[in-house]
Amino acid sequence: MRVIFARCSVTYSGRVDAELELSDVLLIRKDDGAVIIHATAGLKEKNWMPSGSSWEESPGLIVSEFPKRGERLEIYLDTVYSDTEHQGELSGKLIRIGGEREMADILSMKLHLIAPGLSLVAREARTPVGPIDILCVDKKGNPVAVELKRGASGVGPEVAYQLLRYIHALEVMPEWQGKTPRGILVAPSLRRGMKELLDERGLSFVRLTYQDVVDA
Amino acid sequence: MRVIFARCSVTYSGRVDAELELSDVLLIRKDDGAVIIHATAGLKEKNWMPSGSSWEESPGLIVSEFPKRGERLEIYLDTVYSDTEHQGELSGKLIRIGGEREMADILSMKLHLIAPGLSLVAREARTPVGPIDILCVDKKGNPVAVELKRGASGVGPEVAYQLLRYIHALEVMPEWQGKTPRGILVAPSLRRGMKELLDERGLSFVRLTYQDVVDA
DNA sequence: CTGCAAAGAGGCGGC
DNA sequence: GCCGCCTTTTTGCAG
Repeated sequence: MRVIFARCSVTYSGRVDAELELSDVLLIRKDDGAVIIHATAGLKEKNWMPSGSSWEESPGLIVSEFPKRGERLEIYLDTVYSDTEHQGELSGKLIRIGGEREMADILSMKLHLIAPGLSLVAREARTPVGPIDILCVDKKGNPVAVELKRGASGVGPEVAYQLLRYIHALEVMPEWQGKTPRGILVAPSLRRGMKELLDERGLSFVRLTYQDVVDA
Repeated sequence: MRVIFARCSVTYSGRVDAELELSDVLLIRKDDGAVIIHATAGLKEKNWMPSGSSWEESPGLIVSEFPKRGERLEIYLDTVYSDTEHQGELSGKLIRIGGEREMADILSMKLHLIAPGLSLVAREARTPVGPIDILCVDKKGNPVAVELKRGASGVGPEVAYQLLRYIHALEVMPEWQGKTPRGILVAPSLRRGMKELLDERGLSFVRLTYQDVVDA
């Protein structure tokens, strides 16, 4: 892993065109070919190249290319303050707990938290307009599509329409003919106006956080 | 800007819980408090903390917190291979060319590429369910909502419903009473099944790339 | 291998 | 400030 601190300007051309004006930046080139350029402030990188990119150095210029996608990065070096090679042998795994997948897995075993009388039909039930997070049936045999959102920022209108999409798909599926599909949104919070939109469209909302689901 | 190459394990707790097993990583702490942790391979950072985060060092342990959001990062140091401070004075701007905004700006001056007889009403026309990229009228005075996607990866069903949302909003807007809104999707490519969905819902599709729009 | 949606998404513009 | 949406999104997972 190569780490260079330098004053340089950068151009990228590929999916878009971009130009970073002369700046003091940290250039990182990883062993797998990934290139990352960070300014001295801000969380996000300014430019990058994917793993597998080439790396050609000439005096004052570094060029990295990823021909498969037609991407090219040019680094015009003004001053190199430091240039170090780091050998890293140990690469541990990143374990993440509490994602939407996991929340859905647990919730599908605790369906009473959503509504009484539900039975699980499928997780990630395939429809032509995308997979339904949790598909259930109620006691009357009607399908119930459950859409789950884990995020802390409130759920917006697009999710209501996502649920309506699923309901529409269920309505036209042969196996649910004669049944009346329902939709339930499960999320920690809603954005302003969403309660009204859900009511208007006949959708339900159940407020649950990841922690609620785990603790129950 | 502090740059440390070290063998360590990391735990994050906040929006989720995450744990990075003992690894050789690059720790970056920027002057504005942002923290970024990169493994020796892969484009994306393994862990991070936002700008404004705290940074407390004690022997073998670094703790970074962002109390406002209840986030906490703990870095358990096993071996520090290198530890450098870099002073960066120059911070240039990043200029990006060819984003969706720009594509829409140019396209709104070349409306004949979308359909004949269109006149521009507004860019980013506000509706209660979000802004319409390009709002036009046709020769009959009917509103035409144009949704633009620049991305190379094909457009999925959610965009069809986004357009339907806008059309529904236009239908109930007083200024378009008695008119019949239409929707046109402009994008470089569609995912499988999208053509049928668009037809079914009475929406049109025009295939255009950013380059097409610029060159025309 | 390809398609599809989540992500600790971040960041930006508009109101 | 909140709200909506784009992103050089990347990454992971399932068919």
